[in-house]
Amino acid sequence: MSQSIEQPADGTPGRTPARAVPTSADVARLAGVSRATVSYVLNNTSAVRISEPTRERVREAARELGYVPHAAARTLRAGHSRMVLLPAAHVPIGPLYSRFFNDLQWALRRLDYTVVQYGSVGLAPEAAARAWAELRPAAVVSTGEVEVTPEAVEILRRSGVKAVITIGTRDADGTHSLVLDQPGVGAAAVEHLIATGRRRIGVVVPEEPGLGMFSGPRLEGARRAAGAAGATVVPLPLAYTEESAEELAARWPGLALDGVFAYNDEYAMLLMRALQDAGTDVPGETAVVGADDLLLGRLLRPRLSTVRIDMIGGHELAELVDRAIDGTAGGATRRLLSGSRVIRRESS
Amino acid sequence: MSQSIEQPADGTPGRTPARAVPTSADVARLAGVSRATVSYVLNNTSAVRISEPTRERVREAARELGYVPHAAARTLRAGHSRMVLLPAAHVPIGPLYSRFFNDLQWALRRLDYTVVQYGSVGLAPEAAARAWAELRPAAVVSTGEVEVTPEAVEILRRSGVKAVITIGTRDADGTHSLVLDQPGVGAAAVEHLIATGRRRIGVVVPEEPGLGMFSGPRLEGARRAAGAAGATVVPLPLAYTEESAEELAARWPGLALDGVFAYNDEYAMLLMRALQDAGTDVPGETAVVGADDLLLGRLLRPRLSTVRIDMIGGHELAELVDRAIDGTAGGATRRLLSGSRVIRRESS
DNA sequence: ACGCGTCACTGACACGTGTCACTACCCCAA
DNA sequence: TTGGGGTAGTGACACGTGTCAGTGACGCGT
Repeated sequence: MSQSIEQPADGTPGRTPARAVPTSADVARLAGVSRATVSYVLNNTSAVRISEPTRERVREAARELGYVPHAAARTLRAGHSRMVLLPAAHVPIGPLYSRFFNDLQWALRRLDYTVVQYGSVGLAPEAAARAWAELRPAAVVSTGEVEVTPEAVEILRRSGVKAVITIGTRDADGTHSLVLDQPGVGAAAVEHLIATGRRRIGVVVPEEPGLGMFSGPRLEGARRAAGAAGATVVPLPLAYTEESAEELAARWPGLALDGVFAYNDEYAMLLMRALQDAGTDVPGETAVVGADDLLLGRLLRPRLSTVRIDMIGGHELAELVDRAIDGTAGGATRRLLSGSRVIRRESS
Repeated sequence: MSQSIEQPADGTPGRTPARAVPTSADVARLAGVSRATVSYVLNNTSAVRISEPTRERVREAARELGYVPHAAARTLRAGHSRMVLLPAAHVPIGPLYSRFFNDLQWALRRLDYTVVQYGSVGLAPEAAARAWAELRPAAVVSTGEVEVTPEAVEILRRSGVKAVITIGTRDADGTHSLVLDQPGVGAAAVEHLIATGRRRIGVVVPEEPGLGMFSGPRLEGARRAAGAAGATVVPLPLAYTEESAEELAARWPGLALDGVFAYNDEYAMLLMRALQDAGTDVPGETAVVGADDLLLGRLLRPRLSTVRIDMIGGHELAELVDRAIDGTAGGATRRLLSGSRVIRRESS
């Protein structure tokens, strides 16, 4: 039973079985050099001098065997990896995030890091942190899907993670925090509505789970902006379905709202269409403002006004990650990303 | 110089420095047992009997030290990982893929696999395969972003990857291929248009790079369906911008088309709006059909007809991955996923 | 003949884990 | 006392890599 070695029924005993994965030792044997030499050659180590003919022999042997280094062994030996862990979001992600992610990935690859998007759906913060820590990444960049508690940060730190970066609605202790100014988004929208003469303003709050992290602060910002101007804000729960939108539109006259900020261009489009079908004039009776500046928002009539949000660029973030890893970025950092501005089209 | 050990200037010499990452040896020391025992306890190995008090001591020690196992060391020792590699797409992806990805991830986690999304933007197939192989994953599930050549498969195989699964427009040699019937999508749309009396049919082909993999076969399917019925197909290049759509709409009358299949609901919406603005009646003069059945497609007037595509479920795929890894799924497999059906709304 | 320096390379260790073979101990029957 | 068998655990090896210290060969000046 114990000899269940995978041995292809190969009749030629002279040939190497070679079904095992080739290692640097195999390369060394084939090239007739030591394993150390192989390592030096394949890593282009500059401190050691190896003659050019030998280098070529080693490279040729590696090519012939189809040698691929073993990342785990490398990580083990080095004591750390060059992996940047990106806990994956499970919310449907828009083109904004998609572009951001690609830029980040590209820029980090340029800095010789490997980006790994790692799913940790529905785990507690500490459990998730432990799962991340097992991979001994050099850095963790959390985009706010899983909350990063101080305990989670401690777990990561103890496991050798050099940098923890969070992108979210508020800063997390002990990390480099990029705080998206979500209240600013709500405030910008409401201030715009007030500037165009609206006084009773609805704010759509998505019922979908996972969006609460964004919608809450946006509502709060809207409230503050309205309060400062003596206007009123009414929260409006809405699910991303036609039925929900119709239901809301049906009781619209009773709400007596002259403006609405809809969290998102998608929710805005959904609501605006439902309002029009129910006989409400946009923007005559009610002005509508979305967010994210989607192309599709310009296809409806009236064209949708929107709040454009300034996200940090992937390249910029990649540099922050790099500096945070080699320690030149200081301990914990907080940086506010604010730059929301309203793009007025026809719906407001 | 060589004693640059990271030593916090801690005045109390009795305490352990403990700045190093704790290993199972540390846990063993603290619990007063051997390292082997620690391994047995923490992995709940059933073949070895360890007394309950000892188990508890070990667990307590691990908790106190905040011990987290080192995945790389584990992988190295085991010779393989339980990692499923998912080369990341760089095209903006819709809610369909997003949902699929979450399901897959969830189901694989349930089977004790770790899903890792790994970016390999703009690499040659073999270079990408080598990069994947370094991680020694148990399986690679390619969603068609990077072409999987036979050479790439060979590289992966030699590095110990147990299963290679491709999801794309055509099957790749030596892999388990899930072939999405893209021609079927185009055919379904065109057959529907012909059934409603259209004869000269445009097919929108996105100019965005990275979509060619899908748009080509869809166009081909449209051609075949039209040819079978004696109708005509005209390819229409279109970029995802308002300008491009306006430009196309302006020369619409000259094209004399009475129907159009627009690759996608998004392109369909863009085009339909441009057509209406240019004075073309939809569906009176020209019928429009999209694909993917987006909610937003129902917001335009007329409501957008669309082709709904049956994607494989995440759970189902997870099971295939599992069987492919332990070899019970056979060698190479080809499976056609066909199930496109038209949902007729008002635009056709 | 000797010392010194450079060149080109190698031997050996460490990283953290899982697991197999083995042992020390105790109990009970012969 | 011996032998056998079960319990509770341990010692040691292997996995694949990077790197430090060391080693033999050779050239050169005295």
